[in-house]
Amino acid sequence: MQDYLEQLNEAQRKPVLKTEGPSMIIAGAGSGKTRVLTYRIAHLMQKGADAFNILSLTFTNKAAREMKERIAMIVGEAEAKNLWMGTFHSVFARILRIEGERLGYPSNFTIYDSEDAKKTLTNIIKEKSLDKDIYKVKSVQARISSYKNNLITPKVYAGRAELIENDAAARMPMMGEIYRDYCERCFRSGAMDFDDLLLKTNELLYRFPDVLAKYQERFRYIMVDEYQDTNHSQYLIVKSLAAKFENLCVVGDDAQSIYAFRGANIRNILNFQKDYPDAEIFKLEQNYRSTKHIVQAANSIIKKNKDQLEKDVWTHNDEGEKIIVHKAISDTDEGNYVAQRIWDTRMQEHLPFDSFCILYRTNAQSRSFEDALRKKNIPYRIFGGLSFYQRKEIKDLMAYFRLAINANDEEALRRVINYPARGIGATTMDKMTVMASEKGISLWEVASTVHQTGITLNNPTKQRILDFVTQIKSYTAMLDKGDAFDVAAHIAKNSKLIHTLGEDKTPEGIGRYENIQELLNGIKDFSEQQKQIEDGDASLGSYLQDIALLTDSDAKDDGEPKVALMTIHLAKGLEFPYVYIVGREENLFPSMMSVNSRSELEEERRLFYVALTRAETRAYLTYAHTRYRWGKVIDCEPSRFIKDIDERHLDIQVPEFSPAYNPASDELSNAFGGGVSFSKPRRFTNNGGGFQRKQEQPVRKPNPAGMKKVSQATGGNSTMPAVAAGDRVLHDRFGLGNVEEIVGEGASKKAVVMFDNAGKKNLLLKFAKLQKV
DNA sequence: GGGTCTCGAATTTTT
DNA sequence: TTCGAGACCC
Repeated sequence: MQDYLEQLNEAQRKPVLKTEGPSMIIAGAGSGKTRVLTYRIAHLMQKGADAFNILSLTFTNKAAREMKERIAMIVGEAEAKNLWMGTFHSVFARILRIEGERLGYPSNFTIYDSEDAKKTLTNIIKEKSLDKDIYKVKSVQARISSYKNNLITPKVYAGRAELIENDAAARMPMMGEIYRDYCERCFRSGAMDFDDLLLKTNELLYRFPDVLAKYQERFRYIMVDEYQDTNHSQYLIVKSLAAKFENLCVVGDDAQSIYAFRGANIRNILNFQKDYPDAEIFKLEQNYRSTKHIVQAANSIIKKNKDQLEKDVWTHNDEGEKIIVHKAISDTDEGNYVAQRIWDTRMQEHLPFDSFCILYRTNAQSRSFEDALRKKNIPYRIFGGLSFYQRKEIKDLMAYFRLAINANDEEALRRVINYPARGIGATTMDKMTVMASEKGISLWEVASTVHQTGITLNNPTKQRILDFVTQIKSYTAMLDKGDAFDVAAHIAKNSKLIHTLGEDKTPEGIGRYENIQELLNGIKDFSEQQKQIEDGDASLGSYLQDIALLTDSDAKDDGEPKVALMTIHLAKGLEFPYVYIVGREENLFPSMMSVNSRSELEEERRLFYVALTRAETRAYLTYAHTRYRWGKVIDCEPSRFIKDIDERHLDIQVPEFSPAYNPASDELSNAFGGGVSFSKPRRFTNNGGGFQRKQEQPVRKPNPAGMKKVSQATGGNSTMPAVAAGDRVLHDRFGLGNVEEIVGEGASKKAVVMFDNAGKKNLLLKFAKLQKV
């Protein structure tokens, strides 16, 4: 029991033993951060701290769950279960259910996911007859989110000229009004969106000193994981809760901050010492996860960033193999390469499939890998994307549940008031919406009083609305009489939803039907489980609260090892022996949206750092020469980040068939030459050259890359020669030619050259060794 | 009021 | 390519 301290190294042990006062742990990737956190909590409890007094905030539900399990192994389940451990959102949702009445919210408030929020905003924008091309829902939503995360309420907004000007400059002068309406609408619906869970917590703690005092007293020890990803709102909550005892321990790694785009503020971690001058800073720098090549390569990437805390991550692990950099012909080819490598490695090393992970920047990239893995019968699992609970049929049924619990929930009502169809259409809804706004009441209140409100609807319509109201009320009445499963099963049947879905015999329809069954099975499990727990709550309301903040890896896993596919963001905190980081191309990684500012570029670089440090044994970087995007083939350049890695750690593979491959020349610049090997595409299609097997050539797409539209032929160094249209130039492979024109800007500046013997070529100036003659 | 069809637009990351 | 919104027809 006591020997847990023995399992820590010196650097890890110190922060575990320092239980009082503020401390910050800067934990490099793979340095055993989770171990420190769990042992620290266990240690606190062994020293006599009550589990009720310990608050531990994590970034994902999964992290919380795992940590709790590990603590339970040390201190026992009974003790561990009393810990306050979870994500910011889940912990404060729990508190808001208890205290929210003070702010005018019912304890059964709905949590709007971002789809609900988006729909609400779409409605508002439509009702205001605003141009939806200017008021894009996504960006309106992002703006509102950023206001909320910075504690700018509609009222504050109205008094801040610079914000108003800023929105006006973005051609959205109505932002303030939309924001205000949106908040009112959510409030009337008894709903909070994700950001509200934090904002309202702040409001609660600020406006009610007794509430603040109560929770300050309760949370004597506070720990925050992934502190670098906290936003301002979260920062303030932590600060106020910790203000009394200051037993605050934050853990993070500024190098792994990858959520600035949604409001995370690196300064929270960079300024910790300013906030808590007495704070002790600990650094965990020994990496236990990866080989020397991987650790050092990762260090060489992150070194290029300016904003960072000083640290030196090192490892005792083996040197390992160099990181393989592979250039593929196309995205299809990239998929085949990775699938083939996984297959071969698995055979040679006798590894299970879950030793492998494919990491990409955007979800859309998963496709070519799915195709390739499927062709080889390699089992895989995609993480992220549309979660089970976001599927339409699931949300539809859940909307009935939501209404039964909180009938004011507007989005739920809109979703199902006419599904299955019961003759309440758009016109009726428009009239009801207007009425709701005029009277400042919820849609539900309008619906349940259609006879009194003088709304201009004909009687059959009114009756249909009232029938619906009665139906929902009957569900509400059931809530206390049965467990979650009883009620859910009744609703599914009574609402005719199951019946409607059951009629659809298409494969998709059957899938939807099965999903509903699966949801019901899940609810059944939940009910049973809750009944076994002492003071468990098996009601439907309890179920909804339980899953409202679930997203990720919850769903069924049959336990069979599978290759994991996910975005780099999702991979944070995970590790795999073999990691394939794919799509390393300009405009994809770094993302096109990020190349314009240094801070965004640095975030992309940190993202790359995160990706690479997931790897334990081996890492692969791949990029494609051409790729399908926007429905057509585009040419790609390798990512600038590859060049950031210290060359010593790289094994750059140039396809064997390359006619221009010259081992004596500079490998790196050759590999980045953007097309040496492709300048004579016929060679590739004619003989295949042992690069990939014939049958693995792209099939899906009409114009497999490398066939026709190859254009850039280059080689050589990366200094940009100063040439202009009309110049006579010499190229080391194509000989003499005339520059016809210069196109593009910056790194993608190209010269169109008519060579005397080789014909017309587009050359990237960055790489082409063009000499003026 | 409801369903189907066509057309056009959009592709960064998510608790 | 895929998705969503709007138009059109019943």
